[in-house]
Amino acid sequence: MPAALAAKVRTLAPSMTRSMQRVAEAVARDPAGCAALTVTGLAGLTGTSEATVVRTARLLGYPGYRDLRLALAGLAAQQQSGRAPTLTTDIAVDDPLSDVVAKLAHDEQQTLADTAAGLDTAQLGAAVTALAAARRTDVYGIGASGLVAQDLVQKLLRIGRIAHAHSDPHLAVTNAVQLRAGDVAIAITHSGFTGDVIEPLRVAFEHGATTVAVTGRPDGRVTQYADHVLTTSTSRESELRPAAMSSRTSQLLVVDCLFVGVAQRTYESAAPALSASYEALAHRHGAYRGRA
Amino acid sequence: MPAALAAKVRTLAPSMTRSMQRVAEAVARDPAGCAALTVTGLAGLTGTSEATVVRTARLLGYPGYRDLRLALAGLAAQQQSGRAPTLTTDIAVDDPLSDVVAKLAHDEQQTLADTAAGLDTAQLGAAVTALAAARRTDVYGIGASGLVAQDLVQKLLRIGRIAHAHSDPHLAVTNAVQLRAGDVAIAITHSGFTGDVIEPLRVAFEHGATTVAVTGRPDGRVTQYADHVLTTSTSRESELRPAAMSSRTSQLLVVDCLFVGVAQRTYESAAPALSASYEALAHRHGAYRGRA
DNA sequence: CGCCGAAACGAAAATATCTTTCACGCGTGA
DNA sequence: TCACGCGTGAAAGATATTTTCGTTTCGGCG
Repeated sequence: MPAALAAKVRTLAPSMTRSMQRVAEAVARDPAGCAALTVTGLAGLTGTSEATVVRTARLLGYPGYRDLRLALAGLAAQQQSGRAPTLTTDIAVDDPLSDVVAKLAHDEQQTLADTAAGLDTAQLGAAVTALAAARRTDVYGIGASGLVAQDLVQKLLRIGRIAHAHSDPHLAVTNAVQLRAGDVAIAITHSGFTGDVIEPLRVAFEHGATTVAVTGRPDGRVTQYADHVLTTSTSRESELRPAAMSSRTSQLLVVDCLFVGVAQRTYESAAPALSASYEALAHRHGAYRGRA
Repeated sequence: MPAALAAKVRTLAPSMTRSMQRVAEAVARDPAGCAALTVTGLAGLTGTSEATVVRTARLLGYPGYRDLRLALAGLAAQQQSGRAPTLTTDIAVDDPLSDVVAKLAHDEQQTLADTAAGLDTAQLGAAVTALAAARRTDVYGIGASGLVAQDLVQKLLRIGRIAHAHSDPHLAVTNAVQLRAGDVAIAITHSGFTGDVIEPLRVAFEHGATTVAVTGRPDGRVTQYADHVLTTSTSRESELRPAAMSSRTSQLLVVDCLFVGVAQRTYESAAPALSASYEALAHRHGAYRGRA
């Protein structure tokens, strides 16, 4: 995972305190330089204390500063060999369309790389296992995340899994009550704090269903009721580039991974279902007018 | 210099004592493993003492063991990243999840690049111009493309444009009849032959609306009724990687470009609308720290 | 054959570095 | 205003690294 660190810093930044953010930023800006520093040195450089540096290292997922430093050295060596010219210019109001296209494409590519790097395959595997065995699956998502929920459901249906997407909070809760052990509930929320999505997940959780959260905030409230957490990447947003754009890309990748995982796991039954639905659609594409 | 270490060990070996050679050999054989060890650990592993380890590190040109260890970590990371060009293969039923993630991400990145390269900015510009001036906009899409249609509509609504998504063919046609010159109709279909989507576009076209087709088949029947054609990329599909996946990615990029283009073109009114909708949503997220 | 000195080596002291604990101060909400 | 909780850093405590220094080993030489 090459740019994993930068992505992780961005993902975790919101749950950091000011001092920790300073440390994280220093580390993200100059991994090589920081690798050469001791705790005390880095604390001095960022105007904080050793304790804060260690705390930051912990938050980033390392046992202590020593290990962060080792990882930093590795990262430095990597970006030494493979150059990473991150042209992270923002989209301006007067950018020509060709630039807009290039920047958007580049940005979403970056988002994909970050997401892939940050995705916990163990959690993913657990979620896939649960999905593959589920009697039924409910997926909650609102707004842009609602579309992702629908996308997942469409795919699951194609391979013969029973799945429903809910974007109406009330109906979602009403349905969540029906869930029981062996069923799966998935909540999709970038912010991790969307109440309308958390509530049905909580209900599902309390009824014994296996719950999964797809969120950009692994520390968000939604994870409280999630057996498995799949983290989507958070990228810088701006006025002309709403967060919804990259979070959607990230969420879709995660959802695709879930789908492919389940398809693999249930290949015997999925394969015929896939071709069946494919053929069923075929006639709609040639036909000028579909059903009456 | 990647393999510089092994060479250095060989060069310096003659001037080393027996114990030091043991240490050097261990380091050369498994840099990654040694990077995880402390002086004491490495001393134990090689059956020598801490002092000897430090002496060896010095001989190899480092100020002390600490720095040797850092270099080792870098080396390990480098030779780790060296082997990763095996992503061209298809997803197999027995691929581990980590491969699935990597392959999917790589694939979608490829799709984005292809789409960006193949997008006709002139056509895009024309579509943007029409959208920016439109009284109202209707977007048609079925199945996976329906979600893309909804995504576009959600975004347009956010910047104050009047837009509707239709996935019901009948309602779509019913509404298409209402359109007139100055309005815009957009059809999204990967195949280019989806009758249920072509039909409303035809109606809109005949009623004088400006029509746009977002399709992977510029020679498809849908383009017959399209004033502007935006081509999405078509990538190779397979059993476990339905075409819907990459066509969706491609379509979304195109739709994002449309959105940003319109936002630029109507910046005066779009900017306040963007922040307004942003704030309206804020209270729905019981934010923990920082913004959502 | 045994003594001497140089070099190798490791145990342990000394130092540097990392981690943990704890108390202070600041802002927040009652 | 006060109490409370949280972020924070100083300093104590624990580890890891480096240095010191005495013991051991080995080859040469009387």
